[in-house]
Amino acid sequence: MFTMDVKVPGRPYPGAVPTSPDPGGRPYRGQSPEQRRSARRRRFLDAGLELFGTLGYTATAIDMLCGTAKVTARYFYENFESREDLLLALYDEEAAAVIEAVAGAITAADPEDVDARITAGMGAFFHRMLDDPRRARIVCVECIGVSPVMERRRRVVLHEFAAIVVSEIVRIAEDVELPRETLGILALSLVGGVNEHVVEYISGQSRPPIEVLISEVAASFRAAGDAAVRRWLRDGTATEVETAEV
Amino acid sequence: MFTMDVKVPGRPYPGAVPTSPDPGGRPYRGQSPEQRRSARRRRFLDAGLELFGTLGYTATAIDMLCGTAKVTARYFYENFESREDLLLALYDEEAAAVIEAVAGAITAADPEDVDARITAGMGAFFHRMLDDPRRARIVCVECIGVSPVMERRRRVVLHEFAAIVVSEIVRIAEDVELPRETLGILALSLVGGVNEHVVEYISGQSRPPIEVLISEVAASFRAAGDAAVRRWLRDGTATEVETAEV
DNA sequence: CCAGTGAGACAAGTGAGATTCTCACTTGTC
DNA sequence: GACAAGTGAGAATCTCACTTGTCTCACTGG
Repeated sequence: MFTMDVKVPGRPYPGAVPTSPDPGGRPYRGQSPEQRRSARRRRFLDAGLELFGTLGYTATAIDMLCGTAKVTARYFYENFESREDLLLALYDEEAAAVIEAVAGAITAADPEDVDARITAGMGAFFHRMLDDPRRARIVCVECIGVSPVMERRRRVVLHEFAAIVVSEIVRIAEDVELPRETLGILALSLVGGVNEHVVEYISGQSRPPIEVLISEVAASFRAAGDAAVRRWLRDGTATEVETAEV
Repeated sequence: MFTMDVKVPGRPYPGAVPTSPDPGGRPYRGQSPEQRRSARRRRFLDAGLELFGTLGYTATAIDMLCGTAKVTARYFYENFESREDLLLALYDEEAAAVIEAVAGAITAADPEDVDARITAGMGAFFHRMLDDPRRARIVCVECIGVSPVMERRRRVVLHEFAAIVVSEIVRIAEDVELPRETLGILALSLVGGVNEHVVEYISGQSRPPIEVLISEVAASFRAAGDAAVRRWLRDGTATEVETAEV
């Protein structure tokens, strides 16, 4: 025997009385049930950022999260299925924020100035990550080796970054038909390289000024992209549509 | 009070009795104590490769390691302090092997043929890692987020790879005095990019043929290195010693 | 062949942590 | 003010990774 408690969206069956918006509901300390609930959720997310981001995921127990959030364990389980579930939520939040920051910075930059766009994206990324190293640790370190689910999320996020790189290269070399598969390989290399710099920085091994990191890595992005397009044209794996000016 | 059990190389202090090689000693099944001991150690290392490399570090219990190694838990603790200690030993072993493979392949290649050297090193790396994905998983995934000690080892290994890259660039551009700090940044980017491809591959997300991976990543190494040297010369951060031919 | 050492199976102890439950207290509604 | 719902603290339960000890049998060397 096996039953599942699935919440199906949509209206109740015909004849059901349209009751108050939510079953469990009474204000408390001037807040609606939903407000209290989401406030607690936020506190746990903040506690996760603090503890996962400093002690690490493995070293953080639920007790500690509750202590930091100043919310008791029962509400932890009201909001999250498990410790991993919290990490997942946190990862999604932070990853979405950094992707948005990068995409926004690139969009805001001069479409004609390639170097400016690369530098803007790189700057947004490194600052968003390293200005609060807890974020960097969660996005680039603690999420690894946790579970297959987490692994898949991480891959999705890295591919989103790679897609940004790809679309910029395509945009710049608009007159060239590029070999998408190898372009993807290049983009993943570049994304992986940036990622490793974040790990290096927060490990404390070497800490060049962030601006140096940004300009150096941006320069190597530019160089690698240029060289690849030139190479593909030479090899014939790319074809000029009109007049490629690379 | 604090004592350390340090093995100092050299002869024992004057007057020390040169006792039998090891306290617990008698042959068994035709093997010396040391042989039996190291055979068990090896079995655990093999079990670790299998289990950490397939199920992952977190999901692998000591029981399982003992079952796979067909050696009881008592001997596990004779050889390793903890599960993490086994992972450490395994990581060191695998990392050393891949570094040696890469360095050996580069050394064996024609010193005059830059592309051949890069491709040789890249090929040795990807094959050593991906021909047995268990190794890749241990070296590139499972070792992350385990403990500060493990983190430091990983950084050391990545820096060894970066050092190989640096020394090759320096060798090729022998007539140029390169800015070491920025060269290190470039090298770490490249190493991180390669690393990410390994993770991608074993995640099963995308699996281009290994040879394609090798040639594409090798080409981008070449391009990035060339471009960087040219750029540094242009910027004046590098100085030509004699006649640079980049 | 015998005494003693090494090995494997079994299992109970230890301890940390996750998850759930109970109870006393607070706040809101009627 | 009475009663119900919301909350916090901590206990109780459970699971599971270690960790160690004991027992029995196998093997060695004399």
